[in-house]
Amino acid sequence: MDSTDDTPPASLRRLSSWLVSQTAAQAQRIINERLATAGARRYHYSVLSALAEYGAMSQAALGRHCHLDRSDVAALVAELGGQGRIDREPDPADRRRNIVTITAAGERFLAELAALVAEGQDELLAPLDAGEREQLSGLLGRVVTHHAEQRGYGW
Amino acid sequence: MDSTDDTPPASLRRLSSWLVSQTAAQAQRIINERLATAGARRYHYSVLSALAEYGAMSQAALGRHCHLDRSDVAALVAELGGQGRIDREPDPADRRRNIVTITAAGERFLAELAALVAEGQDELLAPLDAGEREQLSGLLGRVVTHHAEQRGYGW
DNA sequence: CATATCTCAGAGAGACTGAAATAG
DNA sequence: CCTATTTCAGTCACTCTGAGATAT
Repeated sequence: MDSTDDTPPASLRRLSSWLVSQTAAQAQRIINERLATAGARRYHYSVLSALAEYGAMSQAALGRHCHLDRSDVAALVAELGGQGRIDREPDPADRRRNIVTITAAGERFLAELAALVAEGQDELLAPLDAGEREQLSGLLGRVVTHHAEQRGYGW
Repeated sequence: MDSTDDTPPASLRRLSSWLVSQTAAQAQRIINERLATAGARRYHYSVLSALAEYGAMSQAALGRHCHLDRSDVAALVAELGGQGRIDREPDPADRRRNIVTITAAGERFLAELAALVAEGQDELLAPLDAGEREQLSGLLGRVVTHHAEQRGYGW
């Protein structure tokens, strides 16, 4: 049965696009596993981070910052609101909007998630030393920035 | 409305796991767009590559090589078979198995897909020079190999 | 009896679309 | 009138699970 013959073809292993997809799959598995121990997923961390960093904003702005769809933001915000980690109030200046604010409990939760995420980076990058991690981040950052500009994301 | 304020939080932009996921999303979009012009998706390329590189094999072995689920292999093989790009015959030595073989038409199709995939690598890595692309592949390759060993994939 | 293969039917999460209600 | 925001319902591709039939 070829026993453990699960080597991917060389024509895949040579592709940067394949390598980066494999790495991303590992990254997402690791981060999701860690965050699950706190009952969270990746987007909880994204949304709370954006609120902590940029301050209160509407759901639509949250979606733009985190590259999340309007309907997925609505679900996330409802969930985090029910847990007391964010407050949601109508904007008096534009009553179409909900102004979303992170609460003190949300800040504490975010700190907990940030620690889990940091552990995950370390697990993901285990085979690389500090200099190599910098190199990798630098190269990936340039690729991400390039395509963001190409597609007009504005960052 | 903060107009085009869609900068992700710095706590995300600093994360290797986030950078690699963003890059993978771009990679998959680019590759899928190119392959779609030939009526194919990424896994068609994977399966045909594995058959071209390792020769005929059972569907189960194909799944192990390409990290594809048995049921997804079945669907892919049925599709490629209907297009005359692979042959599927029962294995006389073990009649549970289908021996899958790439046809001449399949080889030609694979060459076509390989050209599209190569163009995609270039688009993905546009901001990097040749040396930087090597560096990136090397670093990602080590990460992928590390986690493959950790998880017992055998490659 | 236990395991391996192939197939189908369907579940589940993630990303996205459409439409309605409300507001500017 | 047209656009923006929020919300819900639903779609779609992808991944994976379960069960059955067949074979070793």
